[in-house]
Order: sequence, then structure tokens, then C-alpha cells
Amino acid sequence: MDDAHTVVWNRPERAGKGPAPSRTRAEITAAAIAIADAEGIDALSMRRVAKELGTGTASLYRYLASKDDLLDLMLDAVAAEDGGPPAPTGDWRDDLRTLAYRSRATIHRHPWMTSLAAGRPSLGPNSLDATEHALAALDPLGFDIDIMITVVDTLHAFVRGYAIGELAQQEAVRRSGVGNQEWMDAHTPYLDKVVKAGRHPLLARVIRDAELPHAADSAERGFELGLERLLDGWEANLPVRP
Amino acid sequence: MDDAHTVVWNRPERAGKGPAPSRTRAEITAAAIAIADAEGIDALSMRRVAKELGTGTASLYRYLASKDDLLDLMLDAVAAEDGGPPAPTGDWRDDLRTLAYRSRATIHRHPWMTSLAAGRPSLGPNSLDATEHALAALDPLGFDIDIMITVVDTLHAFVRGYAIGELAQQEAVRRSGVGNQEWMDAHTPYLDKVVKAGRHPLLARVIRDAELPHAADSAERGFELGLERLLDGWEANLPVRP
DNA sequence: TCTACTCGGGTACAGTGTTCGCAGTAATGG
DNA sequence: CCATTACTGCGAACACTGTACCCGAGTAGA
Repeated sequence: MDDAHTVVWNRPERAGKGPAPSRTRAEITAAAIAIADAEGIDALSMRRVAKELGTGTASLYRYLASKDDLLDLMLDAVAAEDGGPPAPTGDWRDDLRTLAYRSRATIHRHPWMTSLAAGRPSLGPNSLDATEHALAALDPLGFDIDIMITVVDTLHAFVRGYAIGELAQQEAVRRSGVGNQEWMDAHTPYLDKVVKAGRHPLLARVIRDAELPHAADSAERGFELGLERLLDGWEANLPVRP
Repeated sequence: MDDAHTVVWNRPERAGKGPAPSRTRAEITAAAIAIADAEGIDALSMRRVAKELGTGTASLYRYLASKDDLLDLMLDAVAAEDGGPPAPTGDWRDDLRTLAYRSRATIHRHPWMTSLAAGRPSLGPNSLDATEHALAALDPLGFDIDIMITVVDTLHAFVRGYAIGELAQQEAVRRSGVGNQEWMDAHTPYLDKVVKAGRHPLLARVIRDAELPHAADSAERGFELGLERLLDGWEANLPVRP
């Protein structure tokens, strides 16, 4: 791989001369995503991907310069899932809400995304499409371009950050190898101790009085509430139309 | 380590019988943080920590059941940095803003946090302190407890999510091993190509017309703007005082 | 003092990402 | 049509990783 220093997306897949490659980057990426979805990001190794595809491990390096490249491709591949169809409807609030919910759904489908997103800027073609899309929803509002990126950034920040919080426990349970019940059992005595110590009166109130955390759709409702407030914030600061 | 299934923070550090341990968990955690700060999270290995402390690698497992335990401890240790002094001033907006900025500063000091936070619920004693603290700032407002956690969750989600975006490129550059300039050089031809292709008119506008991305303090200002809008959203929905 | 327990850590093992070199194959230039 | 060239797949090897095992040494309580 002579041009390993170049960005993955700017590197041609086929060179043209020798025998035709038997695999494609997309195929490898799809296999990797399937593994990460089913067994978690820790289970994703080059050997595992090779086994899944029935090839030798070293063969993968004909397509990718490094595992990092593969991770970049995985992230961009899933970005295609929420950069898709829905176009501006005219109601910017609806549009942004839809975008946020789609983005959250994608993360739920691929929990490993949150681990990869840190330290990996989204510059793949599909990610760029998604950003273009989000900007389009805001275009009719009359914000200037600087504010527009800020709105999009803020929205994405909220969605990403919220989803991370949502998935953290879920992933911790999976990684621990035990079931949800055993995980809870291992943690509740500690939490009880903290609450009983009395130095966290408000946390105690949360654990005792709050309804939301105990509700099945708590994450759902929390997300909705936070999102609406965020949209309220922008709505209260719309530019004055000329 | 007989009780490896128990939570780290609930496990006694010393057993009481044999010779006194020569290291402490805090010491090990501090060394690990120092390494991660200086050389990145990828450079953090058990052997590296052991070398730093001048001990054998296997010795670390007298204090920790696994590397995951160490990562948990690292996260909780830095959580102490922003769970600290500033108490409610009476102005909830100021309080939340301070909290957000402190939290962001902590993440900037320890960029590896963002990689670890995904898949690792913050349940350490210091994280709990920080949450209690944030709730205290909201207490006088008259929200009910369910809304209060939502506000705190939303704020943290925004800060985390925004910081991840901020640090992603920075981390990518560091991991690539080359300097910032080389990294830019490797990416600009690709971005130029995308813009020239013409299917991303709004992105093109961002790259050409926007001032914010080119400003030195762009991340700073974006964060401030987003945060203020978020606070606006909650301010517009304060509970009616009885 | 004796015993039962811990502590430190060398060694070993399974698994990781990645490189090297080689055999085989397909398109290209003469 | 054939030699050349540039590629492909991949077994083997290297330098690393997290961690289990086992040992001698040391100390607290009986």
C-alpha cells in the first residue's frame, strides 16, 4: 500500500493491472459491521473479519492500510443510514426532530459507534451528505451560515452525548459478560450504601421519588424532553425576517 | 482476586492480613492518567503503567481485577476535578454555565476521556458527587425531580457530545503520528474534490463563506452559542411559581 | 513460634495488528 | 503470441497486548 498516508476515501479501490480482487471494501466493511453489531466492538479483530469472509488475514491489507481505515469506513457506512431520504418539509422543527431521532436510532442499531466516534472526525462522503442534509433543513430559516453550522453541531452534540449516556450501561453489561440482573445485583449494594450515607440528598430523592428512571421508556422521554428544549432555545432566537 | 465480580469502588483496597502493599490504587490510577495525558490512550498498557511505577506487570493485578477496572478508576478520578468547589450562587444559569465550562475544560485536559466514556456508566463516587452538585444548582428552581435529572442529563449530553466533536480531529491528528500540517495536507485535496463536485452547495458555502470555522476560537464560540440556546430552552419552560 | 494468609513478580499463553516474501494470475507492450 | 509487469491472496513471523499461574518472601493474629 504505497499511499497509506492518504485518506481512505480518496484512495482508488482497484489498480487496474493484475487479477481482479475477489473482495471489495464495502464487503469487508459490511462484515465488520455485522460482527460489531452481533458481538460488540471488542470482538472485532482482523482475523475475525477474515474468518467471516473466508479469506486469509493478510489479504485484508490489500484493501485497507490499517484497522483504523476499517473503523473509518464502518463509521461512514452507518452514516449513510441516516443521511438518507427525508427532505425538508418546510417545518424546520419537524425536520430537525426527524434528523435527531433517525440519528439516535442509528446509534441504537450500532452501539459501537459511540466508542469509535471519539477521536475520529466524520469526514467520509456519507457523513458529509448527512451534514449537507441537515444544513438544508435550516436553509429557509434565514440564519447566516455560521449560525447554521452551530445549530447542526449543537444538535449532533446533544444526540451523540445523550446516546452515549443511554448506551453506556447497556454496553457495560454486555462487556461484563453476565446478564442484566447479575450486573444490577453487583451494583445495587454499592448504590444503596452511597444513598444511606446521606451525603447525596438529591440523588437519594432521584432514586426514591423520581418516576422517570424506573419507567421503561425513560431514555426515550428524557431524549424527547431535552431535544424539545434545545429546539425551543433556537426558536426563541430566530433571525428577524427582512 | 476472589471478588472480581464486584464493583471496584465497593472492594476494599487492603485485606489486612499479610504484608502492607507498597502501592495504592490511587497511585496506579494517577500514573495511568499521566501516561494517557502525555502519550494518548493507545499508549496505555499494563506493562507501561508497571514500568512507570517501577514494578512488575503482574503486581498490578493485586490492586485491580482487570484493565477495565483501571479505566473505571481513571474516569472517576478525573470526575473529581469538576465535581469540586463551586457551589450554587443563586443564579441557576450561571451555575449551569460554570458547570458546563468546567466539565469541558476537564475533557480538554484529558482527551482520552471521550473514548472511555462510551460504554462505561459513570457510577464512581466522584461522578456521583458531581451529579449531586449539578442537581443542587437546580434545586431552588422548583422543577420536579424528574425534570431536574433531565436538565442535568441534557446538559451533560451536550457537553460530552460537543467535546467529542471538538477533540475528534485533534485526536485523529495525534494518532496519525504526523503533524497538524501534514494531516491537513492529506485531507484538503479530498475535501476540495467534494466541494468542486457541486453536490454539496451548503457545505461549499460553509467552507467558502463561513467565518467561524476559520477562527482560532471557533470551538469556543460554538460551544458558548449552543450552550446559551440550551439554557434559553429551559428558561422558557420554568415552572410557574406557586 | 506457628500458621495462614497476603504481596511481589517472573514466566507463560492466547490473542492482537501488521509486515514480509512468495506463488500465482491477468492485462499490457512488442 | 509471448514476455513482462503489476498486481492478488496468503502462510509465517514479529512485536506487542491482557492476564492466569505459581513461586518464594514476608507479616499479622493465634
